[in-house]
Amino acid sequence: MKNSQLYKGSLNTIIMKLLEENGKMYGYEITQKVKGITQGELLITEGALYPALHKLEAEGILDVEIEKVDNRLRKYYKLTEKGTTETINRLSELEDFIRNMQSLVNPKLEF
Amino acid sequence: MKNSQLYKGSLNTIIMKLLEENGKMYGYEITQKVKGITQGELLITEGALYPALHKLEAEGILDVEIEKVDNRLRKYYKLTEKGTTETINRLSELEDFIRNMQSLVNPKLEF
DNA sequence: TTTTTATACCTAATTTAATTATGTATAAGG
DNA sequence: CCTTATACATAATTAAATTAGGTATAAAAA
Repeated sequence: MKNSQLYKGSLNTIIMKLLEENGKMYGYEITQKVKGITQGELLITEGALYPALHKLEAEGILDVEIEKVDNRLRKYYKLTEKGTTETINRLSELEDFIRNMQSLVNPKLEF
Repeated sequence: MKNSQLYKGSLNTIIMKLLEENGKMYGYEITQKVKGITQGELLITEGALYPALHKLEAEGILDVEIEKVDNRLRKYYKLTEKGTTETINRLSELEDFIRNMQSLVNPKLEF
């Protein structure tokens, strides 16, 4: 993750947002999408991604659907109804977080 | 921390930025300052703050200076020269991080 | 006057997200 | 043929933060 601690804690939010937007995605696709959007700055490691997907599935946030494409396995994930609701909360928290961090580093905006 | 995972990994950056701005601060003062700036949304726990300050001091990022005010102990921390340089890097990383997160959640800005 | 709240520091045990380092397997490209 | 890309996975370790304590003085409230 570009050697920055800051991304810690943001992986679930990223996964959920991408799924909200794209309907369904598989693990490898998520890593490539994130790499593309951030111009190679954020590289999701597999050791972080797959356990995160499994946990979100266990929590009822995601549903999984296995497909075989070109004789290769793909596990497509999509948000459950609960996951969709939860995503809205997460994105709201992200907005608050970004706003708070900007207040902290950009004192011109202090109240 | 307002029950949001997102702040994980941002504590050092927050401490360093506040010290860059205010010259010197003591632990309790940092918690109150953050609380004020974020309107109570971000509450730094002591169990996170004090170990973080000690670690930054051990790494040569911070210098400490003990004062006694009203018969109560205060440990004032300030950035070392190395710490000041490091703070510039951290703030740059924070900007990148925020930009990347906004790209991820705000697809209108995708390249 | 006693109790609570605020100020001010601290640490130890536990949790948990992520890194690092593996492993398996197929398809495509040089 | 060998490397890179695609596609999944886990196990050991690291490290930041939470939770839950602890000490002590000063001020405010009951």
